[in-house]
Amino acid sequence: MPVRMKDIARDLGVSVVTVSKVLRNHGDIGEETRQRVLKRVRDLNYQPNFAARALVTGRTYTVGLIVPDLVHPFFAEVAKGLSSILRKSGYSLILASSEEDPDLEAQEIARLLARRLDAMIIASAQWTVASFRLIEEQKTPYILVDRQFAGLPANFVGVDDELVGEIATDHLIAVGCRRIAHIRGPEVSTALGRLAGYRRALARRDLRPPAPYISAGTAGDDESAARGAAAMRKLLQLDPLPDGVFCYNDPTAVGAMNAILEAGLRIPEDIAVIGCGNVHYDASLRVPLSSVDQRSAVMGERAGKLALSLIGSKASTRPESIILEPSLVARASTLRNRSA
Amino acid sequence: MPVRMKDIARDLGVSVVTVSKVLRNHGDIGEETRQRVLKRVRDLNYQPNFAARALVTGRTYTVGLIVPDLVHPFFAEVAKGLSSILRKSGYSLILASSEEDPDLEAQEIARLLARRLDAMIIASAQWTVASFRLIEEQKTPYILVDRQFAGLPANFVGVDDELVGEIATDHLIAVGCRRIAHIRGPEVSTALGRLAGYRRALARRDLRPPAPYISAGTAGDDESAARGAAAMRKLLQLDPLPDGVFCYNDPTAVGAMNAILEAGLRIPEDIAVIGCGNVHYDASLRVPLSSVDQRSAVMGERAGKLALSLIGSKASTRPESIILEPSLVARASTLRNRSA
DNA sequence: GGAGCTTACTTTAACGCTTACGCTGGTTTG
DNA sequence: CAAACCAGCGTAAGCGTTAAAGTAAGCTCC
Repeated sequence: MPVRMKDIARDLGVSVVTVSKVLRNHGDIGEETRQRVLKRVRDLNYQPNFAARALVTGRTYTVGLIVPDLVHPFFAEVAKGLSSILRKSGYSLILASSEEDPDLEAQEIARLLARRLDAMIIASAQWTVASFRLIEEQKTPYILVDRQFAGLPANFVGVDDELVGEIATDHLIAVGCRRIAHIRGPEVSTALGRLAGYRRALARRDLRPPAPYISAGTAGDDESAARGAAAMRKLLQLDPLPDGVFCYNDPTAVGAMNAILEAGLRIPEDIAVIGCGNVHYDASLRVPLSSVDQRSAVMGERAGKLALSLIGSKASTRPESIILEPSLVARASTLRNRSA
Repeated sequence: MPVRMKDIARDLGVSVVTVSKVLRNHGDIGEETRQRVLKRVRDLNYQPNFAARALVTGRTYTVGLIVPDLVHPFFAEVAKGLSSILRKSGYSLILASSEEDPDLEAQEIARLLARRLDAMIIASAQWTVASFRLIEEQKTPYILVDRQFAGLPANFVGVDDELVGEIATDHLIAVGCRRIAHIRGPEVSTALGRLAGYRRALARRDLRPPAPYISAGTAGDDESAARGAAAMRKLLQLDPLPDGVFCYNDPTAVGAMNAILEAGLRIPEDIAVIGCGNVHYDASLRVPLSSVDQRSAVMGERAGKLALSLIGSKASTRPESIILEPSLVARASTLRNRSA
């Protein structure tokens, strides 16, 4: 039904190849013919068939993004940054959500692989690297964002998560907290790095907390708030109470804050709270939430640029790691007297 | 580089078509051959080439979604609901963001059209229907979500926005507000509908407010909070002050609440606030925000199901409108004495 | 016992495009 | 003035898949 090159060629009495060349600016065509073709293309509103083009060139002009949770503002920001870069280069974005489920993610990776995307960008919920081996077999360039895997030499864009944990914990120490708890995330690099940073910051001040101050990991991002609240309620049964909590991410921190307020305690006077991600609604929360900014939008943009450059370069260049600087954003949830 | 049917066929000494038929369960193949093919497919981890398939079948197994703003939780929820439906049927989702810019949206529509998607789902920021005419020309089924156009008989999934406005305004009246202001959204169907509902609810109670109580429209969703705050600051200069504000959407309401609190007034005692959308962080805000739920995730799911059914049916059936029931979610921002 | 099925395949021809190369007539060049 | 060289176009082949139309062997059935 749609217009094909064949139609334009027939109308103008030229060959299909001539039309194709004009459309790709393949300087080999006379100016007059060129104009005639372009006019007809405009008149008929011709749109090249991507599938046909992809079949012969092997390029789909499509990049895939797999995130654990679309609704999490952090990943939404990443997606937005990424899509803004891709748009400019004529690429489209295929989006898949793993719902924080490794099996689902593996399935989605397989599906996107079948579509022969030019590159894939993954914020993984995976435990193993099996899926990535699959991607490598197909020679599809891929980039991990946010979460990475020890021992997997892959392209990566993210922050230094240990530094994130350290910044957050140092900040709590600086505002006078001495019994600092941590609500962990799942067993992924980000959560583990932040935990390590937390430990390092405490150790440097000889503030090693007893084990129960580190709460069990939360599995999903989707239910982060609920899990954060549950974890916090457990922490609230400890004696002595913690006077500061560093939470794996902002949704978790929101849940934790709700639990603290429900218990009749004050933030930050009784317990200071800090999260990670600096999502855009942090400032409007019941108690505006301090957080460590991970530059989510920039993360998406950098991943996009890296993807485009990988697509350009034939050879499998050696993996690049782009580490962004996290930064502290202090708000009311940690705003208290800086006393020893 | 990747495995093709040809390779499998050669290895097994059968024709390519035989392999193709096995893969599509085209009952016409002996059990033994079937198993041999399937085994080889598994061993080589064969993945069919979507581009080639699309070229001959005309089906891309891809649905496009265009939203004004990915980061807005409302659209993120829609996208999530949609993607969950598509996944189950083997469809992929191409996502584009218009950044609330009609021109950009038109461009994206054209681009996705060139990709011959099986269906498109659009939350439009368009002023005119020109782009939709284009889609119709290409015979691509499309569905509008959230926002619709008067006089454009298109498939639609959304809520009754007049009812939304009415529910919100009635609620403010019910909790005792008498001078109810409205912060408008942009000139799109949702905002206009909610405004109409607001007017209707007030009129029924003979509470018609003076014009300045209806603030100027906010253009973008991205900056909704900032615009909401600005609009609210203007309302705060009126005399008498409004005692209730119905905001076009939740981000706007968040901004408005910030402005009210900054001015030293109390919510809901001095001014009650209600928004629209019931986004997931509403409950954790400085003052938990009352809102009218628009069932965003369900909206995405229904749009997905409708899209799949449209793809199935050859004939251009007559457009379907799916109108979801909005519902009130009352929280602290309107929780005050129900006095006359 | 051969017309007529059925089963299990194969052959052929697309789908819309690009890539590589070939051809032609006019202009330059030694 | 023929060899060489362009610019400007066309031809042929093929990308990986599916749809439609064969075909060859075995079976049924009166």
